[in-house]
Amino acid sequence: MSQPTIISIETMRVACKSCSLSTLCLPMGLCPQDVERLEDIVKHARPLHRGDLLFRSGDRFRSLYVVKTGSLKSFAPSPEGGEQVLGFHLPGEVIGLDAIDRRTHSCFAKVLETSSICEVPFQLLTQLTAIIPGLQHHLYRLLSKEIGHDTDMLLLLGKKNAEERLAAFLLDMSKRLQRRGLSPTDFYLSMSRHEIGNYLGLAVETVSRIFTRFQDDRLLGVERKHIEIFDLDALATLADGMGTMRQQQQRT
Amino acid sequence: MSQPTIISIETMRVACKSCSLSTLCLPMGLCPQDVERLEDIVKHARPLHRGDLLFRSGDRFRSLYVVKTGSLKSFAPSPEGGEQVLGFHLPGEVIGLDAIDRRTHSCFAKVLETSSICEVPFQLLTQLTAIIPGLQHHLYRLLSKEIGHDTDMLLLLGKKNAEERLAAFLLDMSKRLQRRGLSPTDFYLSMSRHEIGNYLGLAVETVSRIFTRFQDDRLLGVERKHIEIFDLDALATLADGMGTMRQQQQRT
DNA sequence: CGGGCTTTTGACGCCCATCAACGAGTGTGG
DNA sequence: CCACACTCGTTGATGGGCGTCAAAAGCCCG
Repeated sequence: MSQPTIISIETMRVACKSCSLSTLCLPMGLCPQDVERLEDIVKHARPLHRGDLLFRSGDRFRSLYVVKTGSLKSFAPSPEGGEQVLGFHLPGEVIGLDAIDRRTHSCFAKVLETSSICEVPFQLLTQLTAIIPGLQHHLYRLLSKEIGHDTDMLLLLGKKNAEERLAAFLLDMSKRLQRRGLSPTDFYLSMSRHEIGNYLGLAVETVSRIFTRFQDDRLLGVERKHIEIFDLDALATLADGMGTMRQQQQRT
Repeated sequence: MSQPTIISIETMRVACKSCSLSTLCLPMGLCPQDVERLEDIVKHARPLHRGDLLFRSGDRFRSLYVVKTGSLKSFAPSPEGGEQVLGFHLPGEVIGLDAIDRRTHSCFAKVLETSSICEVPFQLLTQLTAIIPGLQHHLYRLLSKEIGHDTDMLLLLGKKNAEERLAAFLLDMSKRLQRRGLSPTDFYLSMSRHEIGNYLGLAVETVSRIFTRFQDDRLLGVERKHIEIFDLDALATLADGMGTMRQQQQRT
């Protein structure tokens, strides 16, 4: 079996030691050796700063990006000139999967705070699937997982009210931060109320009001971007729409 | 290169002649020979009838499904007991991509009208990628395309009002039917108003009201499930949210 | 220190969900 | 073949949730 030539620069591998690829791939059954080979093809970008664009809608698709540190948001332009925030991306998460099909990015990725991001040339990655068993399937799962997340958002936007949306958002952030080894109940949000509202299909004012309502109900403490969750369970109950239920029948 | 054993039953291939796989794969750069090999692994199910479930949430994931004729809807259960319609699936389209990650279906697929559906065992499909060049990339694109579609829906649910949603829905159906060689302006919807509303995040009554509004505005003719579009352009303008605009500034 | 941005809070109004009622279409069994 | 029940689609009335407008205070950055 002929092995495709892979860009393999030792210095790059070393620089990449702390790269999130291992965080990303190890749990999925790849051995450390394979992760090393993955790291060989990763390009390292200089750190990006708040407001920088990782890519724009219309850019040719070449690479996937893995967040190493920091955070960013992706958003799509809407016909009227507005934008829809599609997601927030934390360390260990992959950006750009939606662009594979059209070979062109159809959304923007903007840096929310100083971040470092690994660039993974997609063509090289797919070539690697020939020599790393399981990588191909891992990529399928990565794409499929993204679909699953979008599905959750469709349910949120289609069926949940403002309170449930914000509760679900905070819970989601909590879980993702916990997976990164951070506190699930005490964290800083890198995005503005405006961006949260846009993401959740709500007005800024609504987001703000519900934050204070949650605070009044002793569910959490809020001070600007600093969030402290007092009652994860209650928040989960709210997020599932069982906030004011006794024995309620379904709503379609 | 050792070729994995493939279920290869000639009779199956013959029975599959009209299978939508070719519709699906040929445009993507696979040669007819390859499509034949694909068809070799396709299991044929008996025709399914209105109300039948192709799979349920919680079912183990084994296969993707390609709609051959007819149509179905997929929907996710919501915590409160309701459901969210995630999509409608027409001939040539693939179902089940969201289940690859968790190896378990997390949504239901219900048949809307008598339909025939090709079952494609996923493991065999991925094995075929070793011997059919381009198939692997085609699968990536398939998954990526699904993400792109979900993204469009997020924008719709997050930013558009009822009129814009229904206009966008009708346009989408129109385009997909046209791609299948059917009239883009004269067709039958296989789903109920209730299902349309659920899909679009609207109440049944709202859907109904907007149908009559469109009819009053001479945009289309509606008679139960039969739709005749008179003005595709106006509908597109509406769907893009430029319905009542002169020189309007963006809305975030 | 000044200007701009973010966040919060209040007042108001509209879009759309909800409730209710009715007609039409569909299927089923006697 | 018809009666009956049920679902589906439409229309009207009503109300509430949340968007919009407005303003003020806090925070950040040059």
